[in-house]
Amino acid sequence: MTRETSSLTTIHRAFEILELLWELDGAGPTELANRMDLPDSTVYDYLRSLSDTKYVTRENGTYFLSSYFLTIGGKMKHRNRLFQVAKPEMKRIAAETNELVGLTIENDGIAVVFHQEEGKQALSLGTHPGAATPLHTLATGKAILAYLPDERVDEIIAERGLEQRTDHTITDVDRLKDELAEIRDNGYAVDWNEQVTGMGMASVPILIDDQVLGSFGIVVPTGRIQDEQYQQELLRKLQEMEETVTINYQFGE
Amino acid sequence: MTRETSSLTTIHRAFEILELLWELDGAGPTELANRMDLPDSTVYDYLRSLSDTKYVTRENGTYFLSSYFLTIGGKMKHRNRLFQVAKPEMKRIAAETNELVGLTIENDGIAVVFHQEEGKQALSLGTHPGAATPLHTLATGKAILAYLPDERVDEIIAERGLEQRTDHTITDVDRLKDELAEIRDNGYAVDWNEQVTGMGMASVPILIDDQVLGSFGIVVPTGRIQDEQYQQELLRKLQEMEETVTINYQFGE
DNA sequence: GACTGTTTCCGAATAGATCGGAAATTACAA
DNA sequence: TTGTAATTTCCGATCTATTCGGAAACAGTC
Repeated sequence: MTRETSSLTTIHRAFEILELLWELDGAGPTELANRMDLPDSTVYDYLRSLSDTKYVTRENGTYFLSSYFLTIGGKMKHRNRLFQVAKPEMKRIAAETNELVGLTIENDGIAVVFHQEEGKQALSLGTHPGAATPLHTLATGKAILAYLPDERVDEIIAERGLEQRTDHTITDVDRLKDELAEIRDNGYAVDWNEQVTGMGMASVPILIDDQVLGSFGIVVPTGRIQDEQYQQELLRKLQEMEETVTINYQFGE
Repeated sequence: MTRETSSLTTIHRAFEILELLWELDGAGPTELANRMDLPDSTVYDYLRSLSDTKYVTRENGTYFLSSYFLTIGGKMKHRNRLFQVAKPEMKRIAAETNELVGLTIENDGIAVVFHQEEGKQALSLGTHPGAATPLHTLATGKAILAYLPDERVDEIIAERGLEQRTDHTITDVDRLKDELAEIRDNGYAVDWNEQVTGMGMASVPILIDDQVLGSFGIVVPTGRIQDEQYQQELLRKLQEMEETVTINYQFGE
């Protein structure tokens, strides 16, 4: 038989089960079998194999995603050079500003909060390390988009679209491109109410020989970011941080 | 043919590839094929299927683990009730003591640092969120072991053994059991130089109707933990934290 | 203690993973 | 730039390993 998508069904199903285990926060063969429209015994075979790996745990009859995901995620961060040099700086700025300081990267066309340091009165709801959002819906994402090659930007837009998050989200391609050009002119990005109403952020890209490795951002309540003077102060701190990190990043190599 | 271990080879191999991608920090079909002793084309089939999932990214010819692991890990934390109630308390204690405050859980017989809050002068090297270590090699792990059902403890020892980490690590089953009994008597665990030389910790279990959900710990340099008075102070803070969290945990249900 | 629902186990049938080989692409040197 | 080598990607027939019915063990309920 000819293959439609040359994708191994076994793998496809295995990861579908992971997804379901995640969504349901643990489940047994029958429940999964119903959702996937497969015999119980087949799902059982999968679960058995999966719990041989470190990724799935069996606890008296029901199966769960194990905390190995946390472990891998943690190690990914800690062996990452950018994280290593950025962390102390982020901690410092978080302490100085008392706000929420984040390091965002791009992966597969979406923005992922790679690390976060919270100042004492930091806005706590909303983002957290690992949080994934469309790139065009927040300053940190746009700061990255602005410095990605043009064809890559088109690719991402084609694949992901321009989903609307709040009524401030940019959903028009041309308007987005204009804003990206503007970001390149300024060297920074600022937004409010685009990702979450009531929340705003300022962001600068992290550039190493013309490559965007990610972006730094500071998250603050919309009101505060609209204060021109405060915004400038935050941007100054971000730029200062970016410079230090860029130097340290290259220094160690 | 009869099956030896009724484990689906496809799944086994898929996760072996994930592991290799992790170790090698990205690789192509040929390299993986050599290591796994499989034809390139087979490995290619796997990589293709894996990069259809969110877990693997393809970046011009080489394949990487994607940051989806970070995302899942982050979400696991943030939807966990214990984490939700513990976090603010941990942050408070970290600020008060200036040390490193951790929340550890047990998963598949090993200790996993679930969350961590760093005080200003916190010991930074050593542990980090997601870090996984044998339960018997540190106070937070033993605080959990002490309150696990006896048969579960035996099971874990049988499966994982008592690996030696430093020359202070307990490697004898009877001595471990004695210490666990002692921990139950005291209601807390303290150690130094068992996991990492130069590092010590104090820990209390988190108990909700006779079930250990995990343990709180404070990591400090060996010297400081040996100061009897300081140790008592830390333990008082830990116990106070445990009480608050236990109450808040049940309150919301 | 019987009934209902779920998990676990087995083994034969056959869907689908596998792998040789070839084409396409990339990397590197000269 | 052109040629050579190394890798990635693609295809399709073969036969292995997944699949699934059915049955046994187990758990929960009234």
